[in-house]
Amino acid sequence: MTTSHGRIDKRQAILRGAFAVFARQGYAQACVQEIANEAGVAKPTVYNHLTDKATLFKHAVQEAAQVALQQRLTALEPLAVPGDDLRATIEGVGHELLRLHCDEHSCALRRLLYSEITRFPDILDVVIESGPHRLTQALADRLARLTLSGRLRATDPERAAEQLLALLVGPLEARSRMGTRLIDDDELWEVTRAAVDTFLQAYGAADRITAAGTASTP
Amino acid sequence: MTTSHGRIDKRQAILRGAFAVFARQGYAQACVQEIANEAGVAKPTVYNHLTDKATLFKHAVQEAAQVALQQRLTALEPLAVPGDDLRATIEGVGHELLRLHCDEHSCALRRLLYSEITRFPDILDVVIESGPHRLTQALADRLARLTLSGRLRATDPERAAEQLLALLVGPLEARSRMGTRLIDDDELWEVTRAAVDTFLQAYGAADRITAAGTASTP
DNA sequence: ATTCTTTTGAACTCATTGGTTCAACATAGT
DNA sequence: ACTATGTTGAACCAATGAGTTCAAAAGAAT
Repeated sequence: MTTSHGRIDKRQAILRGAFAVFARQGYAQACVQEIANEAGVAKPTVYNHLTDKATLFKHAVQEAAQVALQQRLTALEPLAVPGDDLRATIEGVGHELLRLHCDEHSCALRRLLYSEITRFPDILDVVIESGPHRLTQALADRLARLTLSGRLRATDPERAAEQLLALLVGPLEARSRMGTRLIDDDELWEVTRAAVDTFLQAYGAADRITAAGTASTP
Repeated sequence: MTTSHGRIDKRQAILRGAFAVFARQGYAQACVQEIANEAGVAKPTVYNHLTDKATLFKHAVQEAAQVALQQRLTALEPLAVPGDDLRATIEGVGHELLRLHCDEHSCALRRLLYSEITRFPDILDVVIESGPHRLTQALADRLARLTLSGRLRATDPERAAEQLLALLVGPLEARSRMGTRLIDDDELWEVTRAAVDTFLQAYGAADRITAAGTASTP
C-alpha cells in the first residue's frame, strides 16, 4: 500500500543485496552500483526506495539483525519443554546456538556492527533492540522456570544466562580466529559439552553428584 | 641505523597517529593526510616510511596488538605467585584483564581487526601471533601449575583457561553494548566475582565446600 | 486505450583521496 | 663549510564513487 503496490517487493531485494555486498566489502568499500547489480535493479531505483547510502546500510543491518535474533529465540525453545535428560536438552540448544553463531550471515553481521558502530550511532538502536541482550533475557526466563521447577539452581537467572552464553560463544571467538577459520561439527560439540559441563557444575540441581563425575569428599 | 638516525623516530609517531586515526575513522574512511596531521608530519614522509596505506595499516595494527598482548600477559603474573587466598588472586587478575579489555585502545583494536580481517588476509598473522589464543595459552600454563600444586583441579588446563576468559569477557560484550557504553568499576567487579565464582565451582580444589556456600548433600 | 507510477540505463557533476613530483629546507656527521 | 640524507609544503594526476538528471520504457489500474 504505502510502498510499491502489487509488484514483487524490490525493496526487499535491495535490502538483501545491500547486506550481501556490505557484508563482503564493508560499508565504505561497498559501492551502490554493485548493490544495485546484486539486487538485480538499477541504481536510481535504490535511491528511490532508500534515500541514502547510510540509511540503506542502517535498514539492511536492522533486518539482518532481526532475523538473526529470531533464529536464536526459536533455537531456545526446547528449554521450555525439556525431556527427562536436562543436560542433553541444554546441550542441544547450546549446539544449535553455536551453529547459528558460526553462520556466515551471523559472522558478517557481527563484523559490520563492530566496524561501524562508532560512525553510525543510529545502529545502536539495532544492537539494543535485536542484540545479545535480548537473547540473554529470553534465556534467563527459561532458566528461571527451570529453577522454579527444581531442575536447576540458578538463583540469579540473568547471571546464569549470560554466563552460559559466554561459556558457549567465548571459546569460539578465539578458536575460529575471529571468524576466518570455520569449525567442524565435532569441535562444536566439544565446546558445547565443555560449556554445559561447567554450567551444570555451577548451576545444576542437587543431583550434581550423579550428573558430573566429580563427587564431593567421599 | 637502518631507519632514520639520531632524529626522534618519526616512524613511531606515524604508526601511533595511524592507529589513532584508523581507530576512529575505520580503514577506508581514514585519509593519509589526516594521519600525517595526527602524527605531526608531512604526507610524503608517511610514504617515505611506509610504502602503502595498506602496509601502514598492517604495521599500525600489528604494533597495537603487540602492546595489548603484552599488557595482558603482565596482568597474568600474580597467578605465578598466588597468596594464600587463591580466589582473591584470581579475582584480581580477572579484574585487571577486564579493565584492559574495556580500554579504549583495546576496543578500537578489536573493532579494526573485526572489520578488516576479511579484506586483509595479512593481518591474520597478527591475530594468531598476538591474538587471544596466546593469552589463553599463557593462562593455561598458570592454571596447570596451580593444578600440579593441588590448589586447583583443572584436568584440562587449556579448557579451563578459555572458559575462565570466556566467563570474564563474555558478559561484558553484551553489557557494554558492543563497546559503546563504558562500564564503571563496580559493575566490573561484579562481573569478575561472578566469573571467578562459577570458575571455582567447576575447577576449584577440594575445598569447594568451604569456598562456595553451596555444600553437597549433608 | 490511456493514464499514472515505477523502473531503467546512461550520462553527468562534484567531491574525495591515494599516490607522486619537485624544489626549498633542515639536520647530522665529517 | 660541505655533503648526504631526510623532511616539508604545495601542487598535481588519476581513479573512484555518491548522488542526480532525464528521456524512454514497462506495468498496473481504471
